[in-house]
Amino acid sequence: MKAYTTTDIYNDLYEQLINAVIPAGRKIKPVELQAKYGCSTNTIRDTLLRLSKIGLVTFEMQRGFKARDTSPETRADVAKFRVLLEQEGAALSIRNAGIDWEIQLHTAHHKLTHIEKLMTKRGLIDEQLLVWSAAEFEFHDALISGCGSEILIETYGYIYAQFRQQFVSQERDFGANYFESIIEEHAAILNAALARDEETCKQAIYDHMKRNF
Amino acid sequence: MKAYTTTDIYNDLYEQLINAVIPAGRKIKPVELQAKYGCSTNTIRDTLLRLSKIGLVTFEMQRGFKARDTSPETRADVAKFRVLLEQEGAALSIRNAGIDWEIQLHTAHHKLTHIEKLMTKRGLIDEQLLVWSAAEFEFHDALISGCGSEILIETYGYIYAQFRQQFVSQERDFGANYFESIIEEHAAILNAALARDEETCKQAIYDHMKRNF
DNA sequence: CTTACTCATAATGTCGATAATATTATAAAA
DNA sequence: TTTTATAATATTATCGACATTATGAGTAAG
Repeated sequence: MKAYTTTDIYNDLYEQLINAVIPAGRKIKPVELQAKYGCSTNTIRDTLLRLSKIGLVTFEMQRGFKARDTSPETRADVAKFRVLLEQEGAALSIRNAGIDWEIQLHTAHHKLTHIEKLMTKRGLIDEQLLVWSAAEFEFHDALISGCGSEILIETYGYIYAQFRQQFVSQERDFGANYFESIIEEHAAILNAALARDEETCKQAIYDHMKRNF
Repeated sequence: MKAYTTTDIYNDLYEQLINAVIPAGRKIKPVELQAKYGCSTNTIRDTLLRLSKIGLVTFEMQRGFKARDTSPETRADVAKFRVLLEQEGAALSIRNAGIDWEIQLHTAHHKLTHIEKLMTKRGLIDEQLLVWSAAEFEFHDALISGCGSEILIETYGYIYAQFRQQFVSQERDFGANYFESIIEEHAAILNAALARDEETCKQAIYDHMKRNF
């Protein structure tokens, strides 16, 4: 039971936060987690400070840690900021990136589509949802990966995690046509990107996200 | 001498980082700072983790802390990202903000101009440079303050600090005409913003920053 | 009832020390 | 010399305890 390395703790808390196992807004007390992970409170504090860098956890002096709050305003804010970064990243990739980028993007999309089609045919299980989540990030990350800006890519990673945290346990309308829409939207983004059409691609990104504003 | 609260330490290190008293790329060892601030290494570690959130300090597991590295590529990256955020923030402010925003912006610009004119007439002293730096941030911050996005404003704050860190001790061509250009550029941004002309304002922001690409 | 205060409890921040890990210096072998 | 192995040193991560600060319960005053 005490085989928890610090990296494990970090990753475990990360997963719990973006999947709302630790729900948004909940206070996080080092003492409680110390028992679970069999380490010192100081180590937990250390880890939580690192998680606050990504924005999944908020920290206030003398008030400790909280899982980031959620609200309609915050959700819209995160979604809009995500659009801004993804549009810019995609446009720069379209302008600057080479054939490697196209291949990477195409591959990621293929993988994603495969999972999405499985999910529409059979019912969707939670385990599948996690796999899908990872594949979806891979696709969007591939889209902006050719932009040439380390900072943009890094920041997008944080914002994507925040987006998941904000919207999980919201939007439980996972009907069959939900995923059908998503599949179309991802295809639209892919096609515009491969066609090197910046404006269409930006529009497709906006359309993909607008339900969240 | 031991009147250092943790907040003091944080602020002091922040200042030292954006003014290159701790130069970019330098390793930061908690033990050394402990002596200076009269506290535990753990407290220093704690503070450095918080500073790594805003990107002035980089942290790697088992390798400790460093003042963020600088390079031509990093500088260009930070400058471009700053343009992206400021253009978006300004455009949204122009679209959404009211009269309060105009007043705040106008006030900040007035203050900034006053300092800038002092600096061109007399020679420039380091102390003045710090005052100018604060006023310049106030102006740019006011520009985007009406955008309605907490995340954008917060992120811009971090990026602005990173920008200072990257470019201080570079660009030592503070000739008289340097500040004259800056004054004109700030005026151009202000005028376009108050005229509610998004495209002109974006262009002015770009022009203000393009020397740093 | 509501508000303000005091005390008891719990949580957070800080410390000094130790264990784990990385870095550097030194010596042996190719 | 160059490389590899080993030992010495320095740095970092973790711990458990303590001091400080916030929180909440209970009580008294308005």
